[in-house]
Amino acid sequence: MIRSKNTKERILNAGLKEFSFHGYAGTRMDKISIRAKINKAMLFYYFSSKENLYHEVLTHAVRSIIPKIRNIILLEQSPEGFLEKLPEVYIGFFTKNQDFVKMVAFDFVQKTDIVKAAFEQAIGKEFHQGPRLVLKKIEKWYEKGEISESDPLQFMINIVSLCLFAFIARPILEAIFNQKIGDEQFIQKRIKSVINLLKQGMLK
Amino acid sequence: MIRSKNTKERILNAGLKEFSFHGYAGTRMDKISIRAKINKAMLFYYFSSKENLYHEVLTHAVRSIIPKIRNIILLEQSPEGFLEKLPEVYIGFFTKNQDFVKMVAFDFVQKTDIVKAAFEQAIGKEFHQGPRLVLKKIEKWYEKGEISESDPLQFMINIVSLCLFAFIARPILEAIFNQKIGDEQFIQKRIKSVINLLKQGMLK
Amino acid sequence: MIRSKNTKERILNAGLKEFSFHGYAGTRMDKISIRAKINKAMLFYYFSSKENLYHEVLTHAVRSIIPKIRNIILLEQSPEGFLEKLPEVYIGFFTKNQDFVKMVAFDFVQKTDIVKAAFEQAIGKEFHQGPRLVLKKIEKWYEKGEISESDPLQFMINIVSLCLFAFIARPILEAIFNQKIGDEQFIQKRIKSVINLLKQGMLK
Amino acid sequence: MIRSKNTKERILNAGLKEFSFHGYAGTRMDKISIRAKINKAMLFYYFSSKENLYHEVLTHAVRSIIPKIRNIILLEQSPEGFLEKLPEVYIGFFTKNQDFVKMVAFDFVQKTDIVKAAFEQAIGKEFHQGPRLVLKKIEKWYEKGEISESDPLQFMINIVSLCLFAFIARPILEAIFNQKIGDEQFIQKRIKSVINLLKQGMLK
DNA sequence: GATGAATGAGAGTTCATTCAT
DNA sequence: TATGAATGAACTCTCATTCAT
Repeated sequence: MIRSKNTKERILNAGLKEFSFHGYAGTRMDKISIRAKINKAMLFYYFSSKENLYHEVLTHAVRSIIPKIRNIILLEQSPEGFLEKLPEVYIGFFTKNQDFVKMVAFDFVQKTDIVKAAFEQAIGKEFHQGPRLVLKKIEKWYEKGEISESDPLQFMINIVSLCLFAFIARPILEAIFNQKIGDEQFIQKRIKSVINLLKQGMLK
Repeated sequence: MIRSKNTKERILNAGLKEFSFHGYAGTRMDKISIRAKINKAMLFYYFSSKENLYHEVLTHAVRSIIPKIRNIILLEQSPEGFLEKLPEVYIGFFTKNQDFVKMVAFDFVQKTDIVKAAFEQAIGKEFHQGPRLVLKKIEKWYEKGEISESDPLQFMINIVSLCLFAFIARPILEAIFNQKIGDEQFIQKRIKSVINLLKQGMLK
Repeated sequence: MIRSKNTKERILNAGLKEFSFHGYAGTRMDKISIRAKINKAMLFYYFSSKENLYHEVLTHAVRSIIPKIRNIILLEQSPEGFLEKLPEVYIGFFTKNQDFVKMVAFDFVQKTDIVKAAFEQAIGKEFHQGPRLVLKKIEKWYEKGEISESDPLQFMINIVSLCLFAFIARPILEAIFNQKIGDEQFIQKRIKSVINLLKQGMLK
Repeated sequence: MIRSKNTKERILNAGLKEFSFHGYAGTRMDKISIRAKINKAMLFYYFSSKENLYHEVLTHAVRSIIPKIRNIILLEQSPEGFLEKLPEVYIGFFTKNQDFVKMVAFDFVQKTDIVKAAFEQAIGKEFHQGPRLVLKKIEKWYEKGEISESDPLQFMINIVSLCLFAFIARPILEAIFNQKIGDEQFIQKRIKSVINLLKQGMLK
């Protein structure tokens, strides 16, 4: 019993690593089983197919993440608090879950439907309601004259872009600018820079 | 002669499409040949291997792009002009070359070395010098008190993030916010939003 | 367990047959798998590549043969005994292992290094020492005035030529002289003829 | 005109080299055309197929060889002269036409019918009559008490084996005995050794 | 639950051969 | 004659998946 739980967990972890490194198509079931130190047939015993394993890895990861983010997004009522807290939480989370970010970032581009389904399944109705609520909240901030960005979608994209991009594009940025990205020092700088830019740039 | 030039070009175009849609591992030589309407063996006749074809597709694409961007980055002397022109050029370019962006964005994450090599090969010494010069220029702006961001790397990452992210993450954003991204209207809004944010947020 | 051992053995046998009939380049993995009555993929499961399978078939065959020959060559102390026993053993062996002989004979001509490596690996140090010891022994026989051939290398080549050639060139000889070669009767005649020729021609 | 003759000749020469190095299956039309410094399509223009080119290369080679050997075999009337002259001519010839020997030796083992056909076509009726006449001649020598070998086939095989084997098996012998084979010195030694062995061993 | 062996459907690649010029 | 481009069949090898134990 315990052992099997262990096995399943090990597969999910190994799957996350492999899928995030090589994408769906580039991932080999063989490699996953080796990384998980179990027999390849067990992958199919537990997850029945590559596609399904992928799906479950995704769902598993999404499920462990969503709650941490949801609260800040939904509960925070002032734009100032929103712009101050979100970058810290986002960036902190992304740097601690690079595998997950890579995997999602990756496959959202080509396997949109699967990733979307994973999100929907993992967070249920909120998948549709959450964003809508946030957008509405932002809209109200604009109506009240608290922020300068009139389009709530642009408002959100601005935030997410600044928080996420550097950690997805890390290798390319490191290559181009010839500097290390991802160490503690960089992360602190990044958080500060993003908060400054957002607050100075979008608050009234 | 004419025929052959056509063929090679057709392969490169088909390759760009396929690689950008499915990534390296997910791309099938078969599909490329079908898209290019040529015999599969021709792929190997001209490019000798999948890996090499990939490399050449990348180099080909990079080579056609770089010059267009270089000038703005290197020539613009005032931070205001920089922050006004760059987003327009970047976003305009990215939306017109989504395949290329997808392909590069994609593989920079896992095939960093190959992509890096393609860039280096395509733009030569400037690959290293260009970024350095830009960073120095930004540093001087800060020293002169013209901008509020003290770290030139963060300065650049902020710009690139805001311009690029939405177009890489387009499917995920469309799914989450349930809105179309990429049409002319969105693009114009995006450009405005980014310029506003950058100018208001980083100029003094 | 039993099943697998069987399979590997079957592949090696089928490989020996095919390689000896068609040479390395002319052999098809498909045919080997059919002959071995297993799925083609198993060839790669067990041997990972055609080249490696070839190598292992060779090594396997060499390993099973060497010990039988070594003793006679090294232990026999009188030239008379040497020339009497060697042909019988050699010819007897070659006729019973025509596949092996063909394969080795064949590829020693063009794939020398691989065959050489197989021998070296199969018989270890003796690959170098064995021949040297034999040549020295022959040299002493000449010094003692027991044989008429002064060059030990020619001495050995004479023996090997007479024993081996007919069985390598069997098809050509059958075609030219329009006679069957290889049946029991022929073999007995051949052994006698060779022994006679060698003893009468090289003993003093 | 002249040029075409040149081309055809060049193809035949290149073919001989390639076929003798790699065997029929291992030979690439591409490589032949490169070696001959002509366009690959010309191979088919002149010889219509690989098999046919192979056939013609063989015939061409056989045709240039046969006459030189025929005379000695058929004309020599005394066994002593026979055993003295044959090795010299044979070995001399084989060392000067190693490519041909390799090619024939090679493919006689697996492509017997093709090689046989080439011989028959090249030397016509003599292909069957020649050997018969020789065997009869040898039989008579035995009846007259001039030689000790009663079986004429063994008699011939003994000769051919001693003359040919070393040059076919050259790489294997060089590997095993760690000595160079094929230089002028070796050849002279070989001829002497063979003549001695044959005369001492088969003459009465 | 767990394992090693087995399978079948492709994947990339090669190669003799043909076509258009 | 001569060439570079094109073709289709075949080949080696891979990989998700299943079977037997």
